[in-house]
Amino acid sequence: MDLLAGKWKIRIIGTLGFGPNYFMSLQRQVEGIGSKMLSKELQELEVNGLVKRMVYDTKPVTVKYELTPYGNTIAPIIDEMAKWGEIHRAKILQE
Amino acid sequence: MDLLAGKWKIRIIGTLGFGPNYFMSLQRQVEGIGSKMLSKELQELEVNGLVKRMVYDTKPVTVKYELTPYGNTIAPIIDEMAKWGEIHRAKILQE
DNA sequence: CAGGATCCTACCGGATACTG
DNA sequence: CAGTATCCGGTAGGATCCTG
Repeated sequence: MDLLAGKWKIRIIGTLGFGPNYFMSLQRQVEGIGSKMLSKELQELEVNGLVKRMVYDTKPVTVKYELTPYGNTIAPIIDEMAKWGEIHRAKILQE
Repeated sequence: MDLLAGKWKIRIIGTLGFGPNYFMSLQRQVEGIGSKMLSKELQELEVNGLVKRMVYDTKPVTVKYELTPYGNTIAPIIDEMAKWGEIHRAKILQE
């Protein structure tokens, strides 16, 4: 699927799978991503209805992201990929 | 996983999931791909041990590709993605 | 038939600086 | 804090032509 393209979407969704999260917190957990990329990826995910964006009128502003029920639909895929990733990693280290 | 990156790998593996296949045949089934891309993607998949390449000494030469047992390991992921893709497609067409 | 060689372009994505 | 703006290089990937 093209909407999972890019270097980060999978990891972002994977992280959001653990629960709602704030922008800064996300950026810390998805190591290596810059604010620009995170922002862009989140927008695309939002447009596709996988992620919900909620702005809180605090100061300074805080924004929380969470998976929509529909977004949770992808969980199985992410899980499979994570599982397979482990196995693959193990295999690599053997050669 | 980065070895599934790129626009085509998933579709190629998906197609090979139905059984071994020849280069030309693959190119026909994976619509839109050019020979350069197909060739490149297949090489990467071969290097990663997901695909086996077999050259037959006919004339003109024929080359058959098939998933390795290890390559079949990804089947669950592909299946999940395919299933989800259908649902998603259905949802898109409703809006 | 299988695929390499070349050329070319869009855009992915990083770094940095700035705003409300 | 949560972004947007700008600049910029690398490369994914398309089109086309060529060979054993």
